Amino acid sequence: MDRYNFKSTEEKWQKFWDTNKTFKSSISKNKKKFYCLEMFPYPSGKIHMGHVRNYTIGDVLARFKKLQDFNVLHPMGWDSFGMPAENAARENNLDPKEWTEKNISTMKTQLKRLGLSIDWDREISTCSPDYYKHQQLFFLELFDKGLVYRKENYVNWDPVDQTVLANEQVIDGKGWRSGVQVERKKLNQWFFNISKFSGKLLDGLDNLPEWPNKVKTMQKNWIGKSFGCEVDFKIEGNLPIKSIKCFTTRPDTLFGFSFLALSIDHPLSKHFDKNLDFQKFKDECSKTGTTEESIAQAEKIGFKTNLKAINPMDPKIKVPVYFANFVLMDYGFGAVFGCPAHDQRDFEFAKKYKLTIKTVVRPKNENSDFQVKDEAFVEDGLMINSSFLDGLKTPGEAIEKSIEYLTENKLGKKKINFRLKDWGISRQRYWGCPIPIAYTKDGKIIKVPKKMLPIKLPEKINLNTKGNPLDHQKKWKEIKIDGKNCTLETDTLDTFVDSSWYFLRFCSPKNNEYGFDKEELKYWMPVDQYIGGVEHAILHLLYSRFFMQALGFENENFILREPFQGLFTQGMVCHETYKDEANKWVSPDEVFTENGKDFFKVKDKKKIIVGPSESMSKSKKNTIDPEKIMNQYGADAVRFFILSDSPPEKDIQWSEQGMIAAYKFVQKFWVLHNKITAEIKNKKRKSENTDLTVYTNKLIEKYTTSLEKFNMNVLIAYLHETYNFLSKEINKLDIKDLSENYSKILVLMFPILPHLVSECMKDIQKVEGISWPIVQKKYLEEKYVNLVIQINGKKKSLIRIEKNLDEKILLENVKKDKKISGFLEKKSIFKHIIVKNKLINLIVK
RNA sequence: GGGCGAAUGGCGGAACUGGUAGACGCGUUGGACUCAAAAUCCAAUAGUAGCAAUACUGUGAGAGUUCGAUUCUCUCUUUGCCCA
Repeated sequence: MDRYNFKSTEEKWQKFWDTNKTFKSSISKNKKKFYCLEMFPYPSGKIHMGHVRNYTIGDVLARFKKLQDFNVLHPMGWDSFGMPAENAARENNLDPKEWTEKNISTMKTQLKRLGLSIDWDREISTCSPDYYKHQQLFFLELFDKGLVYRKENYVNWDPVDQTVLANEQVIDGKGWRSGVQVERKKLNQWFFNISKFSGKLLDGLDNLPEWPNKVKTMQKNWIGKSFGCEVDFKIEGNLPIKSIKCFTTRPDTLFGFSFLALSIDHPLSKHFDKNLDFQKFKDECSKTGTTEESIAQAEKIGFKTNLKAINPMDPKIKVPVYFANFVLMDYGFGAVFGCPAHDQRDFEFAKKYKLTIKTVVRPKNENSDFQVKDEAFVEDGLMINSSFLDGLKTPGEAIEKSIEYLTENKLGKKKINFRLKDWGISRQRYWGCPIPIAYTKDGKIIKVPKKMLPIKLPEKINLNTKGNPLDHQKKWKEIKIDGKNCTLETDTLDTFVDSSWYFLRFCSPKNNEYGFDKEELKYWMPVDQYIGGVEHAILHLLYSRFFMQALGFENENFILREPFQGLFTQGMVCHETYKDEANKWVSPDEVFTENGKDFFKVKDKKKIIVGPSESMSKSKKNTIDPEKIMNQYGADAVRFFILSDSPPEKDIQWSEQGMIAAYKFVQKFWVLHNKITAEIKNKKRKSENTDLTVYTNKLIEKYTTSLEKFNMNVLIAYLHETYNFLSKEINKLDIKDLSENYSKILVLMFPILPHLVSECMKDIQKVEGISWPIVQKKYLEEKYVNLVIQINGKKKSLIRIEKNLDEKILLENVKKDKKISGFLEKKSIFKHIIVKNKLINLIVK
């Protein structure tokens, strides 16, 4: 018997699927559709193990649904704009387009090698003008709806990458790529008005039961809805300003008001522009980043003005007005009222500048002469020193009452505030989607007419320039619109825009007129199951959800609101990290071990220090190349392993041992398969033995349930179990029984090991036209059951006994059991609990 | 500091809705085959005591609810993620 040759077999079936277009999908109205989508990859060069895991999980699901007779859409594309292409091109003097296309072709080959059931006819690439011209049109649509605007804004500026960073790209005040301290810089930027939909994006989460709660919570926190109050503070001073608006969630503590703090970007600051000390202070503030985290960590500093703010609750109280570094212009109104006794940040500020600290809330177990001492008291309590609020519970009663008072006296009103800020979409980069906007010579903004779309990126340009290379493309920038000479916008779009609608494009990837076809979209959307890394839990998913809101805004024809019905976030692939004596990272390829404990470098046999297992990354060199592994063990074995060791939502440890075990399974299953086919062909054994039928039906039930719940690691366990069962029982089974059940078992295995099973199926039945087996309930019902006997809740014995026995007879049988009768000798049963056909618990004294 | 999760053998992990804890795999140990090794196959493998049958203990720690808790409640410890 031949060994299973995975190489030729896998090649053969991949070719078969390719030439037969097995995975081609089209609308079929009499079939239920299933849109299975995995987050599309960035074409960085080669696929990595994270991709293998992500796409294997998706592929298993897609193939499973197809066997269940769903009309499955399972497409793949490329998130192909972005900085790495531009950086790589600059370093190696290449064209980003060529670099990207080369990577796409490599990675496509690798994905095919993995045996994915992708409809490659729907392949898209976001850097293709065929794709981004529709995006430019969407931009103009949103512009017309007033959802796009331009404003001058402080941004996180990465001085090395010469680009704007989003807040989440700033880690510990440093650029996520460059690792260099981020600066504050004022720039004209394009924005999507995502905050307009804050409420809708928040409420929409309640209609997504198939999303992990974790992700929904993260989005909720990100949107950050808070109930509070808008308060007008009257201002006294020598400036033409009468009042300042301020948002607060704690109007109940207004009697403890001791200073008003303004953002340095507050409109009021223009009156201090000539003040040198203020300029100094502003410079000082610029050193801290713009993220909430960096502001929270930075030392609180302030600049005292000569203005006084009047307490709306008691006009006799007048407090100083400061500019402070911890106040953000784009939250609330860029002003906060300081109540040091009940806010830790305000407390620190007040201590530093020796401001009044007046206690207005006391803990329930303290007297009304309670005083805040070493830190602010921020917990629930009762109001004190607050006139008409005294004695009220806070928050709750006191907040309500104070808002009531402010509203009646026209000093403020109830307000809901969101943390979510508008989405800055401008990037000072070449390799991105050009923004279809131009400027007239007198600086007016005009839209590029639809007819002129797409605005294509210039090709093969010099990238070794400072700042945005497009700025240097004089010829490209010049454009005539309606006979007028204009200059094109040189900012390109954040690549998150590209990925905010690509799932729509997959429905009708070739539609030339518009980004999607209405009918196709109506049939396929929403995505039934979206699968990807949890790192996109907030931004990509929120932006995509926003995009649906934006497309549907003032457009009755677009009714889709939530793009992703089901969401699954898989864990990362991890590997031990290795360092040599010089403290440099060493790749697993360069390391060997003899006992599994001590590791040495292949080259010079020097000792290696083994670090903790971390997610695979190039920088730590702890990556394993999927292609190499596929060549060594085959695609089926890799698929089998990547699902086997951990639940898909958790991190998985890469293990060579585990990989080998998967390979062995494929090999030994092939041997078993040949034995089974030989049995079926040559033997005519008849037997009353229906164990396999019972086993198979139980298997179908638990296997299907586990698959639907994404417990793919358990599926692998069941396959091992099934192998063990078959190889043990093969010589005892009724041949007809074997043949029928074996072909069902093969179908169960198909989604995970498609090549091997296709090859096995050839001998059993045709590969085409197979479908997911259905449980025959009658085989799940057994005559006998294993009954657990407990005494005082502890398991003492186990008997095999007829099902549904009468309680009396059951009890008699139980008492007869040898072990139990021994226990009962000196004791008496005064109670028993029966769980039908499962367990009996005897309570004895 | 706040929110959400997690903690089960040497390791990764199973366990339906409160009802046999440790499925399955890895590793380890012993054995078969072999001149030998690899591969393969068989067996054992939570801990303690015992030659053994068996007994007791055992799901991070401590309490509670229950006939019965890995599962539910409370407190604590450690840890992960997100937000600050």
